[in-house]
Amino acid sequence: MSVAIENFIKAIYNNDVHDIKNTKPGNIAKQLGISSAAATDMAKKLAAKQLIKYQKYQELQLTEKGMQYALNIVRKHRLWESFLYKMFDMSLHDIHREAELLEHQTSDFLAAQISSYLGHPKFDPHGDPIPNEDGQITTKDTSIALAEAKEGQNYTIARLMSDDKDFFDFCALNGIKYRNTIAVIKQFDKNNMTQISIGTNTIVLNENFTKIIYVDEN
Amino acid sequence: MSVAIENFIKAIYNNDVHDIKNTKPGNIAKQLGISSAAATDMAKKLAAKQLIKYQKYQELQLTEKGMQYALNIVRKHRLWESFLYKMFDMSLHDIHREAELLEHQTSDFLAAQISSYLGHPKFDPHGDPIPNEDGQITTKDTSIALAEAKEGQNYTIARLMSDDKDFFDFCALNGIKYRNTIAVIKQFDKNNMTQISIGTNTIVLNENFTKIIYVDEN
DNA sequence: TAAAAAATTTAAGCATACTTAAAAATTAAT
DNA sequence: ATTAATTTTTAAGTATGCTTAAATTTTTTA
Repeated sequence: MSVAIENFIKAIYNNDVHDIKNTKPGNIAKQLGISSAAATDMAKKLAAKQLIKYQKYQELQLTEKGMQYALNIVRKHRLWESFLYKMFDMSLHDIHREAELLEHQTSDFLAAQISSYLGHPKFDPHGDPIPNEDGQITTKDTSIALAEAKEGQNYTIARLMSDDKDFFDFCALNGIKYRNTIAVIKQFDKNNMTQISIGTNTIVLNENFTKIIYVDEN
Repeated sequence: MSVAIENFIKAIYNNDVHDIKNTKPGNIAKQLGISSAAATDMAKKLAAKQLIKYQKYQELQLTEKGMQYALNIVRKHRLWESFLYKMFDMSLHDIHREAELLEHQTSDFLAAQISSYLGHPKFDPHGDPIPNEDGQITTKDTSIALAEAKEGQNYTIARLMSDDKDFFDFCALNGIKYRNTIAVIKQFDKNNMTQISIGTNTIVLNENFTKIIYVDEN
């Protein structure tokens, strides 16, 4: 399994799991920084390997086999993020960038060592679930997007669903961090904005942020 | 810099530094598990990039630029070995195998974090020197091959110059470990064998081992 | 030192993973 | 419901890093 294939499968997985769910070659291509033609090519190859289902002009779908591969890579990615975050002075963006590279060169054996050292964590520092060795995921169905939160309620940050450095910088600066507590002051539904307070700070977030910050009710 | 190029340069470096010093394409090819033809091809490419000097039928030589690249990769390799050995329950062979992969996907930034965490070690668990960020190496000219050691003298293991699992297994089983103390009982010069004692044990080693185990006089 | 053996190089070819450009199909808009 | 715009696919081509086989050069040895 080449790095190109691993990244391709992971991209399908991430699109599938996240809200958007556009897994056509063009969208995958955009995310991987390759041409649509290259993505179509790859889709055919992966279909031949039984990793995805491919029909012309349709969405790409992981097979059960493809899903297991994807979960294995995602597991390594999130274990590395958890490990680097714990060991070193690195930001959420830093750990993501390094994990993107290391994940492809990590044996199952090493992944098991890292997982064991960390006490087999179920979530990474973004709040994303870490699949176990069998590809099983602990889901927290209770988490909701901040955009859907109730006014006057306290919440705990459950997930920061992004890879974007600016977003992480903003979060770090404002105390928006996995497991921190916030209070929802007001929902400006017409403008898709949400006012929250963290400690002594009050912040108004737009929908770019409130849709990727997930929270649990306290 | 591709993985193929990094491994090629590293192979030249290792041959150059170690005793053998055969850096012709065929020998590099054998070590990398590729054909001689592929190695000749690669040699031409690296010469065009000014990383090595190449003349038909001659030994390959790293340029100053090539040497810096090699030292950077060797640094990452040995930092990973040191780090994995400290953090996890892994043998010398295990850490080598994992480091061979991770070294190519490690940013200078991450290498600096690992080095800092370890207190900027100068030697890895094999006793091999770890180049610093500028490619500088702390050499210990005092170390000698066990084959050259004096009878009746105590020594400290300074270096285990090998990548071989069987060798490492043997060492682990017999307490031959970086920084451990041994006593040289007898040199059987005619047969190129050396008898040593470690703790309560006595072992006779042949030249396959006594030439790659380096020691410092106590 | 001349023939035999071994190693290196050249040449031709292949798989992977991309590219651009044109053709075909789908989706959106009027 | 057509037309226009967008997207996807096909086709042709490229760079990398390999392969095998044959030609060439070096090294060994007798």
